[in-house]
Amino acid sequence: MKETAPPRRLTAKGRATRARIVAAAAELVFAHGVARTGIDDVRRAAGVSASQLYHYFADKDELMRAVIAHQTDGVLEVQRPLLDHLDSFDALEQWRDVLVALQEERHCTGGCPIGSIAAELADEDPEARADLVAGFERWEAPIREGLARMRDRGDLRADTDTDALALALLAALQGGLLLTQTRRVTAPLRVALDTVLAQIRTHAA
Amino acid sequence: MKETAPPRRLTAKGRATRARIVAAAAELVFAHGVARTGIDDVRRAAGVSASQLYHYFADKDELMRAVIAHQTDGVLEVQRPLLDHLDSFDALEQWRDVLVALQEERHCTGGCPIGSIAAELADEDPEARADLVAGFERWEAPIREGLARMRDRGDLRADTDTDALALALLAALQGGLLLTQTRRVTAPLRVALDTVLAQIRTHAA
DNA sequence: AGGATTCTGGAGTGTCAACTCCACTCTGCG
DNA sequence: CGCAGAGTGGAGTTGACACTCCAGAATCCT
Repeated sequence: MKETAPPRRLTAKGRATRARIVAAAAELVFAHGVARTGIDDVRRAAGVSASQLYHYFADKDELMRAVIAHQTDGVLEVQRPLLDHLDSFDALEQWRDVLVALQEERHCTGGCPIGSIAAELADEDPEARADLVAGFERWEAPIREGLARMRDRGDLRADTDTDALALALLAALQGGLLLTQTRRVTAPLRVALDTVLAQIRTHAA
Repeated sequence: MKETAPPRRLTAKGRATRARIVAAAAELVFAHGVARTGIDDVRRAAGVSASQLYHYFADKDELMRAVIAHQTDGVLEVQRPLLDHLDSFDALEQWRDVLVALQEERHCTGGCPIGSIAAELADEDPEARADLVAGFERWEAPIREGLARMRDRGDLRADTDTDALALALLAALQGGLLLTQTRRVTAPLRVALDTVLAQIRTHAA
């Protein structure tokens, strides 16, 4: 539980190795959770030795924080450019379809790359929690802004609380993913998102 | 990872000890998660010796399944009798208030007693997953039935998909709890629930 | 009562995970 | 070219954790 990483000086090779470690760790954490992912598993998967791992990260907590950042980037990357243009009913539906299709592909295993870490670490590691809050915010922002644009443009009534709807959409997504992961069926995710989308529609001008 | 527990014969004292172990384990798991809860912690908290623990449970997995059942009972108990009469807008709002107040009390720490276990075990232990599915179902059923009664009674239009709304409500609850736990603010839970409640209202006859 | 069974205490055992150490090799740069 | 610092390999240490064992006490049942 080191404070913050001293901004180390890294060569190109060093950056590559570090990235390889984080990517391997992220994948394992997504599949098995933080606690069940051993340093040694990461080590093997990344093809590095133990000393290298501790050369780049003070301890497991610090590595996990790097994983959170990596997964946040990943989530945003996958959903981009969709996420940047969530400003029409069409776009919102397309986004929903992509999310559902993604879970379908992975046979409903693995919940949200950020959400499942949040469930595990939010109450345990204050620094991780801060990073998770930041991660969710980076995710929520484009949704919020898309809805705001719809309102400003006149697609939604002027008195629409777009911030609330954006938050509700993110919550529906998280809850839907959890139930989908548990039940191994995409219906919960689809229904949860559809319900909030329907609610957004009731604010159409 | 034993199959199913052989239905052991227990005396009154045995049942009490077993219950004490499960209760202690449930509390620790709720606070720290499955992986971070050691058998020894449970042992100490329950005031029993190691051999007793393994006298009642084949292994940790089996204990965790008992915890899932215990938490399901607990969740239903806390929300009863509210949960059995979720058949009016008033009751739904009261229920929402209780849920929000509960998170407020615990300062937004600890997500859902079932949901957080689900996030950790759904992909890891098939038997636990089955129990979690059953637990969520026991939770969803009264919600579903309450909404169905509202429709049958004519409070909601006849073409209302009450099953979908019930599922959406549960998803909103789960997602709202996760975001509330992460952000340490009750707003996400409240907003998520309110949004689905508003959507239910649009189906008022 | 008394024999079978359940219940309990506590000292072990083996394994595995996180983390350390040190010696060696590469790389950037003046 | 040379050296300081970055990068690497792998054996080793420490502790925690799940689980076992066995002997003795309490309890049940006929």
